[in-house]
Amino acid sequence: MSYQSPEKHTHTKEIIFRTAAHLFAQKGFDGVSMREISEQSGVTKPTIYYYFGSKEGIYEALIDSGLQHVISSFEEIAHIKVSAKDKLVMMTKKFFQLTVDAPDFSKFFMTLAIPLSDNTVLEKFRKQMFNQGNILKTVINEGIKSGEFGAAARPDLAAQIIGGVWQHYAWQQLSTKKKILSEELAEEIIEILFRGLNE
Amino acid sequence: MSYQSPEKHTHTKEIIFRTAAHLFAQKGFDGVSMREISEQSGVTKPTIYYYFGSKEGIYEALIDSGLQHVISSFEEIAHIKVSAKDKLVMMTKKFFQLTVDAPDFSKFFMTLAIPLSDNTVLEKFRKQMFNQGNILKTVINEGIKSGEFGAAARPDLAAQIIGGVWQHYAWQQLSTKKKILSEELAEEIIEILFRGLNE
DNA sequence: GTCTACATACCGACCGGTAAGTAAGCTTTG
DNA sequence: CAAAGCTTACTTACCGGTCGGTATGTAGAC
Repeated sequence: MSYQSPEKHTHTKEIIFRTAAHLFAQKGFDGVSMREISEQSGVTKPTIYYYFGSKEGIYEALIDSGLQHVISSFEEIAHIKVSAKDKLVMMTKKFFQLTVDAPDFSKFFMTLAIPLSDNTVLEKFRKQMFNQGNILKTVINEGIKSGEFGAAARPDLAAQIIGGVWQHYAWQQLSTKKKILSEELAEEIIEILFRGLNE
Repeated sequence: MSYQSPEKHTHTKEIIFRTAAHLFAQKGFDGVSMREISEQSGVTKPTIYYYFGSKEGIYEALIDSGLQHVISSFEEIAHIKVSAKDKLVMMTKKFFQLTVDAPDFSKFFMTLAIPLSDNTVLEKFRKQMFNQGNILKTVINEGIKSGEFGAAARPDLAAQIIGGVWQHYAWQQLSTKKKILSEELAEEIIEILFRGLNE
């Protein structure tokens, strides 16, 4: 996991943070105990409570930190002055890169995406995922306006399909040790979808 | 949940089965306790152990039963004598229909797909998911052989993309109360992917 | 009298969380 | 400038509650 948490943590807090990310990614929220985090991080349990307040507290901290990282990455790309198609390729590459570089965080975020019902913590996350979809939609709309995509292209459908393919490939990557995500694959995928979506 | 478990269960066993499916779908394996299944099904805890042996036992029974149902549905379609493209459309419709009709089971299967590491129970499931991908690949290969798809079409990539889009839409559907999956959507999606994949 | 289909009552282990204390540094005050 | 008090960053030891699982019993069918 090469992901750097954006806020400045003390050393101890950072260790707790990373250990928790790793464990939650492997076993999900309910599959991990505070004892486990404590033992694996070498930090006593009350110390974890001192920094994060509760089990949900760590969870939320991980969500916030990860979201901040991912969203800023995509918005950066959205503002570069290249064609809409190139933006889609760059975003796909970025997404693949994040998945490969920080598999723990990616896996963790995958577990969040599953709509387990009673988890109120996750509303924030869902909203942001929705926003990510909107970034895609904005890029596609841009391409329609500029004539790069045909006027009949359907931004909603396109954003859904692209997001779906991203997620699916991340999934695949996280299930295997072989490296399947690559820059070439990102280009191929967008090429195919571009052809299909661009009526 | 309108899904019928294929084996003949006693009344009591069937109730446990359905209650467990519902709860696991909502909260995942670790989020559900045997007490909860017991109380919500009105069956005492030792009775559950009598029928299913362990918590993992129920889980496995649900996986087996669901897989059997899904796979036979797709294989049925694969053997119908229509064009490859029509098969893809039919499979997509079938997938959407399963998602809408049996959301509990769909959600349950979604939670399985996340590669949480230490769950040995899931190897069987993964293998079968892989087979589902192979059914898609077979259909696409068929289409290439018959000239329906261009010779340059790439069955692996295509199967991945289609499977990914399925999963993504199921996901979307399970997160909302609005009905977003429809036969028209299935046709549109395959139309787009067909154009894109068919060089 | 044996087998099926359950129920009552209990087990030790582990859960999330906390009360109470402390050692080290920093800040205020006589 | 030093003693007193406050704050930060923890630790030891424990809590009531819940976990997955089971030993034992029994009522009815065959």
